[in-house]
Amino acid sequence: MNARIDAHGAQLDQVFAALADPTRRAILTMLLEDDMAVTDVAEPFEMSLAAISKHLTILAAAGLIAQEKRGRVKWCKLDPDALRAASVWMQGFGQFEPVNLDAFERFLAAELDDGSATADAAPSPGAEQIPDGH
Amino acid sequence: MNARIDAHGAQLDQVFAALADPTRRAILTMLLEDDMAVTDVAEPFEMSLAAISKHLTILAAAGLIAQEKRGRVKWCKLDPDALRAASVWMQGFGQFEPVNLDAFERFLAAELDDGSATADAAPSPGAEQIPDGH
DNA sequence: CCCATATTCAACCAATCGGTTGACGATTTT
DNA sequence: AAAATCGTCAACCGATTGGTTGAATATGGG
Repeated sequence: MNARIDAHGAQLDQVFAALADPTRRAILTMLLEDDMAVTDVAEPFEMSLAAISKHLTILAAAGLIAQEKRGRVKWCKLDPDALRAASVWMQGFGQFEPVNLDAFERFLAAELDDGSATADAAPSPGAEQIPDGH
Repeated sequence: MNARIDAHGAQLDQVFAALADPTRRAILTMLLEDDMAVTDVAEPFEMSLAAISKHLTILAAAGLIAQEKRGRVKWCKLDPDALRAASVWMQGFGQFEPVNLDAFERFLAAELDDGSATADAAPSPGAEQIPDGH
């Protein structure tokens, strides 16, 4: 009877828990620019491929990304629906200014607000910045 | 050098991790209606006062609530600034419709979107369907 | 067919989490 | 002064998390 309720809450659990890790937020930021294969997602990080694979599984379980296997490579793409659900929940606590950003400002905001994408999660050698686009 | 950046990322870590627990989300929903003392926050839940006290400490560390001790009672009030920061981060992933709600609709949204709000948090309506432990 | 590439699986580890209980200090109340 | 109330602290517990390694399972290319 409260299965529906539990499911609903559990989904928020997963989304927020997924977002609570700086590596996973950095991955999302990377996917904001482009769909990527698992190996490419892992490349800028200092941890093992298996660890990144686990992170991607968690992001997919939360509904934050979608994964599609084409050939031997598994492509990861952002799936903002779950983020929207969490965002709506938050907005219940006060209308935050809509923060109307165009595409580029959006990217900048993500880069700055989750500084960890550069500092925490990227390889120390300052080699490749995560979102190497700009 | 990356102290600022780390602080920023760490703050998001704390906010999202705090939101990842249904008990803590339920507490926030309760505080949306009224400031409350620790004992009153704990009353609808099936867990110990000490456990609720820990949850409140986590919420306060994340900046999601503020606590003020008056006499022997410690009052807890919602502090939406940290939520706003997290919300802004999320909006970097796509403009979600601003969801312009008035106060009552806001409460309803919180209740529905986090289905657990009905079961977990709705303090008054007699129902004691608090998340039974586990 | 053989080899390299892409990804996951399985077992393990230390650290953290969410909860309990019982004792405790601080403040009201009687 | 004594007793009750408010809230935290400290120690403990099992479960989960985030990471590691090494082997296994596709799939693709020469």
